[in-house]
Amino acid sequence: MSQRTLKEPVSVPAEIQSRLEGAGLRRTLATRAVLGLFLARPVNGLTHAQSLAALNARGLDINRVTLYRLLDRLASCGVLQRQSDDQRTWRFSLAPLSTDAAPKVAPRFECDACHRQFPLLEASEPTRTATHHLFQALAQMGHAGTRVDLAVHGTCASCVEPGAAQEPVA
Amino acid sequence: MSQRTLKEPVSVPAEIQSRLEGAGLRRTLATRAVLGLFLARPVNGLTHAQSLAALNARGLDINRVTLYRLLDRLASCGVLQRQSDDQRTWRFSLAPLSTDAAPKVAPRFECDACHRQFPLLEASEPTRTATHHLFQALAQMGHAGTRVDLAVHGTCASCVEPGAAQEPVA
DNA sequence: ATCATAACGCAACCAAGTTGCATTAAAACG
DNA sequence: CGTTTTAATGCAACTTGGTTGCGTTATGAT
Repeated sequence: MSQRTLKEPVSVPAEIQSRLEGAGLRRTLATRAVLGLFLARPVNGLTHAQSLAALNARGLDINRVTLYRLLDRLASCGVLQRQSDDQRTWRFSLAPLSTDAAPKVAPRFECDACHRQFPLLEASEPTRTATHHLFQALAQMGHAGTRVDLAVHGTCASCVEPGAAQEPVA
Repeated sequence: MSQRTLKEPVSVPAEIQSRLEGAGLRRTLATRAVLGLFLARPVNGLTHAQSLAALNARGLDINRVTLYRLLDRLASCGVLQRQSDDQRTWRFSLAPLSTDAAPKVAPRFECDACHRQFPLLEASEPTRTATHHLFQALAQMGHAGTRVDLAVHGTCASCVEPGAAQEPVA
């Protein structure tokens, strides 16, 4: 009965539930495990490899291709969000719920040395304003902007001064 | 004598020249050709593959590994700039000259359908202010921010309404 | 219980990028 | 000028992140 956490991940928000159903996705073991994983830790973004490792650690032995396809499915039905980091890999995270319709800006800090990501706090007002202007300008060119990907690059504290290294994200 | 354009690319800006020398790079045929390529067209960003194709088209038969290393070298001595697009590949472009020391924000629009990139005009004042605040906040956490990577994602005009398709970047 | 088909696992494949090593050729030196 | 040093090159093999084809399993509908 220790597998219970796998089969009943957490209470799944209604909106996610409806997105899953809307896309006709089946509630397989893997789906629930992945969902549970992302719901449990609102971490900035998980690599495919990180997700796989986390699932393995939780006792789920899922094929890597299956996980690729599952993450794709969850992303294309709007439950997950994918963004590419600076290491030519995808990072998946829970998509923002549609509580506010405005285009979200979720800025993050990315260390160019160790490639860890640090989420930054919610976008400031000036940033939001600027975003709004950008979208308008794009609309006039006929382009449809949907989201803003804002990453500050640099060197993180533990890489700048190799003192107390913080634990890795994985 | 039609090879002349290869050997004498264009007049190389003094600052680039000094960066090359400062890093102790040799002025090989390939270096000049690549430099000429990026100086000639101030296009947003070239993939490794695109650069290779362009060089081939200009009659230079360079090895792909060599080009990888050359682009790396030029990037790490500050002549070129690299940024990852949403297709897990690098894009290289001429690095901004140090006319203004402030951290540059070069926003771009990236179509999620055809993956073309459209450079956006220089960052607006609110964006710059926001950037400044971000850097300060990071500094307090001990992180050293160096540049901001701002990409607006969405669907470009010709993908939204498949009418007159613009020519591809390549 | 039956059945259509979404989801799965496996093996093979692909594209982008890297590494090791022997060879070539800038540029520094005598 | 020729010699020396070592950056730059080319080739082959390898790694990583991701995809495709296809036969099998099992979910959810009837």
